[in-house]
Amino acid sequence: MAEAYYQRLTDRLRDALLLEHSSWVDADGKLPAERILAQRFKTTRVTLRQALAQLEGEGRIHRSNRRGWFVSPLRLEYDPTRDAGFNDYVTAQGRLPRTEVLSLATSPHAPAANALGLSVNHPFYHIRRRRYVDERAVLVESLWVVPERAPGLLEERFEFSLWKLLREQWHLSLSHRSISMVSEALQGTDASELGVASGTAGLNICRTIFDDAHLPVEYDEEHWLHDALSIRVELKGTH
Amino acid sequence: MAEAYYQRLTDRLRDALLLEHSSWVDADGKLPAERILAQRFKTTRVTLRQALAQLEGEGRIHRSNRRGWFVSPLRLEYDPTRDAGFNDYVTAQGRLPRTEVLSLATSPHAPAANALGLSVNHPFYHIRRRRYVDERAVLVESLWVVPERAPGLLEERFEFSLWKLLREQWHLSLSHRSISMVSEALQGTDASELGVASGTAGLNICRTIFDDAHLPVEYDEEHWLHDALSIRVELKGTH
DNA sequence: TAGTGGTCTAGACCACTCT
DNA sequence: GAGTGGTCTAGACCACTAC
Repeated sequence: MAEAYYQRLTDRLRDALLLEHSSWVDADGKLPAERILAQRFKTTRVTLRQALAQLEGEGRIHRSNRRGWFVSPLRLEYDPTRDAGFNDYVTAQGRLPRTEVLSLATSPHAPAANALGLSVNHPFYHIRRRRYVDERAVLVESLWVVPERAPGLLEERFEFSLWKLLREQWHLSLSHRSISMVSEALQGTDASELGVASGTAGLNICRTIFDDAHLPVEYDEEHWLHDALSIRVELKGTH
Repeated sequence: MAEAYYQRLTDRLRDALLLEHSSWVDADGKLPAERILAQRFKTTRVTLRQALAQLEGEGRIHRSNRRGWFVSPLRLEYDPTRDAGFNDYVTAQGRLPRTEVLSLATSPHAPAANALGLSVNHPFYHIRRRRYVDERAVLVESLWVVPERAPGLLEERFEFSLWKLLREQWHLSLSHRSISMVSEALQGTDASELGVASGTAGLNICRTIFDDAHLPVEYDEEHWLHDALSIRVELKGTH
């Protein structure tokens, strides 16, 4: 096989996109309708969508709801080992952050209890947030905080850094952190809250945090759009 | 829309896979042929493949060449901030590691030069390897080492840890490390060396390494199958 | 050589968004 | 209400793998 048609199509579309968004893309970064593109490239929607899916995998374009395909903005650089707040590092990269609190509750949660070594019935403060970069929803997250560590926490506002709150209002240290990252397919609530199709590629980041007395403090899960971030870790240790 | 048929199909297949590989899967972890599955679920291959692609995104199954769909093994836990050798941490998790050297050369490489702050014509020792876990190829990597740091390096064997070699034979410290991770779509050489279709989801890990005198030592790129690893970082810093 | 996955066609209907 | 993406059908041929 010389090369599949959709592969050549992918290359042509990619080139067109790199060409300063040329004439393919409108002011909002939106691509023409699939039927238009299919016609223009003399193929069917199925084949065209294969090419678009490939570019989606490369992180160059994405789709929003049923609204169409859009050019993806630059990836955000994110260091999950730092405790800089979302608003801080987004702003530092010249982007516009925004946070929405989706829900606040007190309830048990087995995975959090498990990760923190508590009994499965142990209650947590549960905070769920959606975060935006330049008005694009890029992640949803759930945080489960051990109530004993921060009594009355839910009275606070959560548009800003939770860690800053824990450090400054409750004088907690967040010294032992275990972070895991795996690729995932966004589904169910996560997908719909991000306004993407079920199955869209995502990245799952989990943290488990203990203070310097080894007491459990917090467990959280972030679900990112895969094309929204580039993880970057700087190490200056001597090994 | 209640729910798409392929979504329910995905759920049924996922359940069947979790059921101790039940009767769907043969001894090698291979699923039945697409045409068989499509018939069994009274749908077309296109729709069936949507469901399979979803499970692939979840990291539960993968395909190899044109050989078919296979259940994916457990993810390998990998800490890119540690300098433990591949063979060490794979073995430590009860898995079988293997490394193949694909090529050795001396040549310039612009991205490496760029990352290390050298001129674009600067030559590097270039080592390309393919690594296996339990005889499944899970990553290909290229390493570019600054020749001045390790003269004669290419005389060595590279089936084992390069970092160990650099530390023990050339007494280099690898103290300043910058690591970046982004999702990618495997393509071209990377995809074919891993025996997967172009466009398969992958994870790209790049490192830039300087010694404790801030001299450039090495730059490397790893291309992993997305479902083969779970990144895990442990931090004990005080912040 | 038979069977498989990879690719492709030419349609169709529905749910949703936009105006 | 028009247009769009999401889903689905019922085929087809080809390149490659396994036997």
